[in-house]
Order: sequence, then structure tokens, then C-alpha cells
Amino acid sequence: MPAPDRNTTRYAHRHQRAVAAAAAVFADKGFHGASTRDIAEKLGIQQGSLYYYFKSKEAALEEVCLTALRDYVSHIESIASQPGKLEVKLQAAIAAHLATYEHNNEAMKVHNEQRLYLPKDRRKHLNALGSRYRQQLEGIFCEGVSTGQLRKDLDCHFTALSLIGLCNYWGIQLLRNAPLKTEDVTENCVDILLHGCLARHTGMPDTDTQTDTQVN
Amino acid sequence: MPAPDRNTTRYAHRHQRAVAAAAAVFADKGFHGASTRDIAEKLGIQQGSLYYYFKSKEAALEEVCLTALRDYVSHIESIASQPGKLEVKLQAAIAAHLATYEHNNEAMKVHNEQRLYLPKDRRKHLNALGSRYRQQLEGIFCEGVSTGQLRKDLDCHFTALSLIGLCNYWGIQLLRNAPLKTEDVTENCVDILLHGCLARHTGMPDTDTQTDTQVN
DNA sequence: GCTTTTTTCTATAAACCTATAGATTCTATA
DNA sequence: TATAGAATCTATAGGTTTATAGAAAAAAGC
Repeated sequence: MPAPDRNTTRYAHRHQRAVAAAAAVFADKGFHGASTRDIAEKLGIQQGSLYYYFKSKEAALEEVCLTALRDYVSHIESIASQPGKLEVKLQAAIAAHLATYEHNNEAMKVHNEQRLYLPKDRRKHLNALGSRYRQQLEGIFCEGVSTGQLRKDLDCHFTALSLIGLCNYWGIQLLRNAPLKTEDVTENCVDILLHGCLARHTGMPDTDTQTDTQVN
Repeated sequence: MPAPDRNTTRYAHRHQRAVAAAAAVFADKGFHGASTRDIAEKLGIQQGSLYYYFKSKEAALEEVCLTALRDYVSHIESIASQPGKLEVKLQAAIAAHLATYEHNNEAMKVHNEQRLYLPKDRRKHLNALGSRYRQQLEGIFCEGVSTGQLRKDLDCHFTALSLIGLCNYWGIQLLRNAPLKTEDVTENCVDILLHGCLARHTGMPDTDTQTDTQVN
């Protein structure tokens, strides 16, 4: 077993499937609650065979988290770098965040909930990616403030983190609550974040376009 | 060991300590990652002795979650039932939510992150308490809409859930980020939630009162 | 078709984990 | 101080877990 680093298409493909299986099992049972046997079973192989793809269970967790973050970060970076009206950018950022949950749901959930069970040094790479995401998002807000589209007194750092918290919350809900539509959630998040809840006294008539999102 | 239900002060006290120890260990290592030996160690007793206080490890998890929720729910109910201006109520609700994290941090974290590892029937009671919390919070928003203090087109259900998500996010951050001040976070949450991020075109001058909350 | 490499299998060591039973030590009270 | 009951200890059964090693099967290359 001399490190299967042959970059054959075949291996890459199978390895990817193994990561996906690990993501699904970790998402369902948690890192410690899941056994390597569970993952192997989902892949249709024997427990011992799993070690052909992962050096250890911990390495599997790390890989799952990384796959989740890579998409996530590359999306926000392309959104942040393109010029455009702030409202549109923000909407795109939220939509992308939630879409990542829609397409890569298990891995994202695992990253959020299980990442801290990795030892510190294994988390370094993850932290770096996470920081990049935060910075990009914060940058969008800062830009909005400097162009006068957002309130001058806005705490961009706090707001960016809050948005991440909000999106993660709804991302998980999307996963557990099939009837929820990603577009509706996106729209609602944008709305609250931009306009807040208070009644506006601007003289403009209320546009009564409520999209009810009954969950349970 | 005929069910130690003697309601002596002594037992109640020790039992409470056992729940707190379980909360701390579960919060740190997760339900499956923590062993009964870990909990016993934290209490300064032997692993087997723990079963004097808990019928099973699962029962311990259930108790931890319940202690967290009880405070949490009773607070919101007293806030929601008292009359008062909406903004004040909302501020109180957020402050109470975050305060629960401050005082009962481990148990709250465990409830959020580990609750789903309980079997469905053991979660019934928890779900009921959670629903009560949600309803009370949603009620506060609905009241605000009907009294004209909040936008008529506000989706109260969505907003209530979002606030829960937001508070849980910041609650966890408070726990991991000592320098963060609960009052600042509360203020920032209220501000964003009520006013949103957009620059206001009301003719009122901007009150530049930014409280920066640098985290990392 | 034969050889080499990749992939999977089987078997197992060594550790750990929950829960229980019965013995033992503490504590309070009469 | 003697005694009942509460609290803890020790020991262990029975099971699961990760990770490794070497054999076997499958796939690829020539």
C-alpha cells in the first residue's frame, strides 16, 4: 500500500465517492457517532478497505470539511470581485451560500458541526479558508458603506458574521425541511438584512409582497 | 439501587453537579466523543458511580438539554407576557437569549448541537419546549406588526426563526470568544434586526454611534 | 494470455466503552 | 454509638472500535 497517489481518473473518482459517503455518514451520526464500518457499508465495501482511501478516520473528516469549503470560498470570491450594485451582490452571496448547502449539504453540515473535533493543527487549512470567506463578505459590506449604499454607522465585521450565522442556520433548515425553497429563504434573508423589521416612515406605500415561509 | 428519588437537599445538589459535569464534557467532546469515564472524572468519582445519578448516558444528555431549555423558555414567556413597547421587548428577548448562553453556556451548546443524537421519543419534551419558545418570539413580532410598529409585510415566522439562528450563533461565539461583551452583541443584533443595513433616506442625520466588535 | 498494479477482502490485535452487581464506605439520626 | 440508608467503589461481562498486515481478486498494460 505505498500511498495510492496515482492520479488516475479511476482513483480520483472512487476517492470522491468515498468522501461523499463519509460526508453523508458524518452528517447523520456525527464524527464520533459514526464508525468506519458505517462509511464502508454505505460505499458497499468492507470496513478495512476504507483505509485504502483514508489514512485515518480523522483524515476523512478533514477531507469532507475541505471539499465543502472549497466551493463555498471560490463562489464568494468571484461574487465579491465582480463589479455591481451592492444589493445584487449581497443577494448573490446569500444565494450562493444557501446553494452550497443545497448541493453539498452533508459536507457543509459536517464542516459546521464536526470541524472542532479535529485537532488544532489539522484545522489550520480550514481556518484559512474560513477567514477568506469572512473577509470577502466583510469587504462587500464595507464597499457598500463607502459607496453610500449602506448606513455609515454599520459594523461591517459584526454584520458579516451575523450573515454567516443566519445562512448557516437556514442552510441546515433547508436540509431538514424539504418543502422550504432556497429562493424564498434567500429573498427573505436579503429583505430582513437590508431593510430590517421596523415600519418605514418614508411616505412610500407598503408593497405588500409577503412570501410566507411556514415551516412547522 | 432502588431509584434514588429521595428528594433530600443533598441528593438534589449532587445530582445538579452531575448534570453540570455532563454538560461541560458533552459541550467539549460531543455526546459520542465523551465517555462516561470523562464525566465521572470531572466529578471526581469512578465511572461506575455515575450510574447512581443517571440511568444511562442518553438520560444524562436529555437532562442536560432540559436544564438548558427550562430557563430559556421561562424567560421569554415572562418577557412576552408583559406589556411594553416592542423595541424594548425585543431587546429584552435577545438579551435574555444571550444571557442564557452566558450563564448556562455548556448546556445550551449541548442542546443545540447534540440534541439530535437523542432518539425521537426522548426528544418530545425538548421539542415541546422549543416550540413554546418559538411561538412566544413569533408572538412578539406579530404584535409589533399589528400595532404598526413593524412593517406590515414582515414574515413573522421567518423572522422569529432567523432571530433564533442569529442568537444561537452569537451565543456560541460568546462562549468561545471571551473578549466579546454580551451587551454589545445584544445592541448590534437589535440594531441590524430593526433597522437593517441600508442607508436611510429619511432626511434624519446619521447618528454615528458605531460600536466596533472586532473578533478576529 | 501473461504480468503488473490497483483495489478489495479476511482476520486480528489492542484498546475502549456502557451498564450492572455486589461489596464497601460514608452520613445522619435515634 | 449503633444502625439504616445514601453514596461510592471494584470488577467485569459483552460488545464495539480503529487500524494494520497479508492474501486474494479485479483491472490494466503489453
